[in-house]
Amino acid sequence: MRYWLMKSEPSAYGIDDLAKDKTTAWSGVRNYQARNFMRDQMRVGDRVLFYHSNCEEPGIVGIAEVCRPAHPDETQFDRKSKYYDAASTQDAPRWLNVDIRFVKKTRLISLSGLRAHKPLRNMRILAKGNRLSITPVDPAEWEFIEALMK
DNA sequence: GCCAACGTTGGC
DNA sequence: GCCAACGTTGGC
Repeated sequence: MRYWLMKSEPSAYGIDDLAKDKTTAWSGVRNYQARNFMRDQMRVGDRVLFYHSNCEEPGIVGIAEVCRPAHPDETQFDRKSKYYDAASTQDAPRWLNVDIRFVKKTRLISLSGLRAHKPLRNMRILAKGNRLSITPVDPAEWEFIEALMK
């Protein structure tokens, strides 16, 4: 089992949306590195830190888990979607997504809060210039963050 | 709203 | 294959 951090803008889809929906397709990812993580490494049961980005209080706000393996992202074929990709075909879909399931909301662990802890200093989310919306989390980092949530 | 960092595109 | 231009991300 692996651990991940997934970013979302709460104005677009936040932890409360996931709590209401219970599960959601993580569609709309249009970055090859993030796609490859979903395609090649994410498995059902993997645990996910749900992170709010580009908002007043950026940080981790909950836990989710992968509940469906990578499959073709439906939005790439939808002409009305802002994620429509005319270059992608049904035979060779360019974009994939996993689905995730809500586990729980947690207290906010803010970006500055994460930065305050030495054991987390190598987290990808803290690296300068990081923009990747899906990043791996070390088991030791996961355990440390879980302890912070209590 | 600003802007640094990054990924993608496309002319050559 | 290089790289300038452009668009996006996301913290502040």
